[in-house]
Amino acid sequence: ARSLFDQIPEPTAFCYNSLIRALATPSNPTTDAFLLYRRMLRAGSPSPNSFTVAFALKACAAVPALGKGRQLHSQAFRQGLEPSPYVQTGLLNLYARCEEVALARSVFDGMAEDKNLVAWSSMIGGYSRAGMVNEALDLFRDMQAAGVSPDEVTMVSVISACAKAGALDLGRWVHAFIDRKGIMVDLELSTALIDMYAKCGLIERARLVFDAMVERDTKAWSAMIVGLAMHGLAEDALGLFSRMLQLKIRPNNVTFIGVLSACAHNGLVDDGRRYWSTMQEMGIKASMENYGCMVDLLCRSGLLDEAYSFVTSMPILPNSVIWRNLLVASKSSNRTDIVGLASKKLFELEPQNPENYVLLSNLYALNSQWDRVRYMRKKMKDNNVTVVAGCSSIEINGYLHKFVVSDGSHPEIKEIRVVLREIADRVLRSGHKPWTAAVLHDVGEEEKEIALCEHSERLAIAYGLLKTKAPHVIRVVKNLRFCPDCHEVAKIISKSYGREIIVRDRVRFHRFIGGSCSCNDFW
DNA sequence: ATAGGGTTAG
Repeated sequence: ARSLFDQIPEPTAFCYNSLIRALATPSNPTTDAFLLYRRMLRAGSPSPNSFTVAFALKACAAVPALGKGRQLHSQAFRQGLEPSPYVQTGLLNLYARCEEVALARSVFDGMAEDKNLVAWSSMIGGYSRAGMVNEALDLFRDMQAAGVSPDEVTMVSVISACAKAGALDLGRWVHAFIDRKGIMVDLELSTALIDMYAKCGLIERARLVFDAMVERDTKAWSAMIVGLAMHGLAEDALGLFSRMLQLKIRPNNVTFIGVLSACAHNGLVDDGRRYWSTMQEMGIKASMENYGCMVDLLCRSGLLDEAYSFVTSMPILPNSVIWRNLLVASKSSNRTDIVGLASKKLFELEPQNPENYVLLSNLYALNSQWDRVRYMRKKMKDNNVTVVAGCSSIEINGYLHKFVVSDGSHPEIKEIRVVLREIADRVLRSGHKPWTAAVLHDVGEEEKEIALCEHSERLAIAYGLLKTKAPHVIRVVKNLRFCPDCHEVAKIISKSYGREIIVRDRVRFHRFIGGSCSCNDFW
């Protein structure tokens, strides 16, 4: 198409549009379409029309390229093309894909009263992608109130929002809604359902959805394998992977994230190494995440030296996640040499990322090295870095309650603090390290604050204790990695209150019953 | 003659 286009002496706007449209597919995430659009702005070329802008916006959304999209926005405005509903949905979708929720919303609100299904779906998708689950679900309700019926594309975003939030009750309700309304459960929606059930802890239901599928692509297999890996079901994950290979479905790097993390979570170092070579043999280019899995695999198995040399021999520059992983692991193995190297790299790589400061400061706090903790605090202040807290959430009665560190904004914070105090007492009585209970006990104000860092899940668990009774399972979702200290506290709470607690972090589930934990992480 | 929304990730 491109070469034919180049042969046309004076391409019309239609010629341009056709090529831009062909370039603006999700499978071709480049800005070629945008460059072609720019050519139209030069003298002697036909002027872009609303079709051109709509196609170019789609290309920008596929990349995604926010800056270029914004240029399109202002040019479209100048040329009076903005009122076109297709340009508007293009803009809305671009911002939604870039997680610029406020911008997307302003476009959405500026649209005509009778917004169509695509606009609603796009906006819901934006909220869902940004992790704003309550907003996504509220908009879903608004949409129905406005008399617009959702289709399977809308439902993918709604289900995906539930998956991100770990909102099991909502997810089940939405699935029932899909069945009730007779919405077609196609390949993508099935994949979203598998992901939702897996991330909400119902791996059996995920499997039922997977088994019921008539057609499964790489993403569907990957979602199932990643889900099994999250649940620590390495045997099932690896079994499914070999079935996938038998059926000649080509895995991608995401599939290998599942395979490698299954090995990592179950101490299968040799298998992990074998799958790593398999990946190379299949000609699949390892992504940063794949390298991360290998580092995690080696670290969890205590092979710190091998992990370190693996990191230093990577053909791409290791990112901060990899160094953080190494740092945490070498701290628990008391490898101060690697701790030093890794933290140096981290502060070089990301001097402005509060996570690094909090992480190191927490590691020091774990050993009650308060001087060092204070030093990290000072360094942070000197570098003008402000904490971005970890966030945890719990679903109660179909509403998602979110908590961040020292979060006093919850309407029931007084009652929650009473439960927290009680937890702190029980933790202390169990003989656990005092800093975990520093919330309320005899440490200075500063230490209190520090000790609470990254412990939003304690607020969420406390709220669960407050609002539910056994045998209701307390399910909490944490957006960061669950730390060793939190494991201990969760065990103590579970034993002392006789409650089942499940914490889902970025990569896996931790299930606590009667003071024991189902997962065998190295800590 | 050409239009817009979707899933998996250390």
